[in-house]
Amino acid sequence: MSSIESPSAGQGRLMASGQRRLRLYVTMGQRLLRDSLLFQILLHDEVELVGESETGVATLNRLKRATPSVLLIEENLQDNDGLTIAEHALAVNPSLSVLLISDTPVSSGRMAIYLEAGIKAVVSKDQPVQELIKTLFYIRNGQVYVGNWQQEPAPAAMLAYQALSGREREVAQLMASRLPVRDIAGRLGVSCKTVHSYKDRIFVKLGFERLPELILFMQRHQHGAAE
Amino acid sequence: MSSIESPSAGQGRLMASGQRRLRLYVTMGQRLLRDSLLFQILLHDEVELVGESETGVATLNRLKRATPSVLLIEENLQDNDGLTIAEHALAVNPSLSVLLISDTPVSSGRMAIYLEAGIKAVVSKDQPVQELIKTLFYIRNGQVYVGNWQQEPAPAAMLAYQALSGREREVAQLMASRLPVRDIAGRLGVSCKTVHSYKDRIFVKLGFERLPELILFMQRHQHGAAE
DNA sequence: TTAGCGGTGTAGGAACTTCCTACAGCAGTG
DNA sequence: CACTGCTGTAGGAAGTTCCTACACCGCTAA
Repeated sequence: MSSIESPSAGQGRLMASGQRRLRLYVTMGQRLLRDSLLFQILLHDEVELVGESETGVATLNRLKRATPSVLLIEENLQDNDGLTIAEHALAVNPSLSVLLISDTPVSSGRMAIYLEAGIKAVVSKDQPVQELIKTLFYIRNGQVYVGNWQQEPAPAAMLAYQALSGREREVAQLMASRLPVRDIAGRLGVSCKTVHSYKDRIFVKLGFERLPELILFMQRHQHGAAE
Repeated sequence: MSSIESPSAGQGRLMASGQRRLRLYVTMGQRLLRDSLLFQILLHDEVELVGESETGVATLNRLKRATPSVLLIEENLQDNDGLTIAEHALAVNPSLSVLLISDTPVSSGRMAIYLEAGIKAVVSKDQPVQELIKTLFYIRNGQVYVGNWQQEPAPAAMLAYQALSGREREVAQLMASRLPVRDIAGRLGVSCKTVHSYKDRIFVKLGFERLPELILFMQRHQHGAAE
């Protein structure tokens, strides 16, 4: 079976040139968060999960064998604190990119300490998932990410919504109510393909990549205008 | 354009008969968990998010207007405890199904208290996401779910893996490594459609519904056999 | 004032996924 | 021996993501 390897190939579809696989290790106490985060993260096919554990010591034990390029670790672990573990990990492998997840928004004082320790970024549990994901991909090649770790309430998407054209909003609303594309097309009197085009443009404008994002956003937008 | 409404239609695809929309309200302090859980939950298109909040009082204020059928609420809220809020909510609307998310596994004593209070199910943050989702759908019509709130380590999927046939395991492994279907087909010398069939059967056997579940499972299986 | 630029409405193609059906062979079992 | 169920194989229908195309319209800068 020497078979059919396409030569350039690698990862199917088109893949940004320099992007190597992101080898991820996750240390997080609670399964629920770990799982649901991983589902999000593994949606991106350049990510490979090379290990996970619930405690700091388990992490340190496994880290040398797993050879991750990024470590995603909670600040508050059952047995230790993430910063300490991260420091140990960095002592062994300085090229590791560490993303710390803190329970609360970080003060700039804390942030300075973290950066000093060689941590590449910090995301608080009060931030949206996409923020975490974005950060994860940002730091993967060793860059430091000091993004909006200060809050920034979230006008981003709301503003973006303003930028939708009339037709785009119609489609966004209908899609959020889970009407199948065919029915949306029928209702608007255009072809399915056109509806898809709208969807694509909406995604670009709002920065989404998958339908559930749009649905969550729109459903929040509907009940949550009052939020 | 009176257009093309298919008559029976409703929700596209085929929809289990009695299944009405699940109107969901979520009360959860941290955005990260709330978001990533919602992305999972909204994958199921019978779910409609009718509201969410971070605190107990906000929940009580909005609950009457949102008219959810299911309330997903954390046990430990910043301002209150979930049980109390749930009791208030149930006093107003006894037909509400409440699913409580506890930080730690619940003892049977606690469980009794919860059930007494009219809560339909409890899921701990140490359980896998699918457990939460399953529970959510289970209680949606008012049933009580006392599933395996005791742990049950997780042999379920592992056992299921044993049940895969040789060819199925091959495919599962290749898919987990993110090889595109076409390449898998080439490598195994069969048609793409056949590979899809394997995938379908794997999903049925392991109880999965989406590719990321398989990927997470297999990647855990690979590094984590030693877990 | 005209040429160019960007946004909007429209649509098609390629590749892939999910869901469902079909069927032949083999193995076990009543 | 016939029936049942699992395994390997494959096709169809519909939906999704990603990308390209193009006409029209209005604004701006030469």
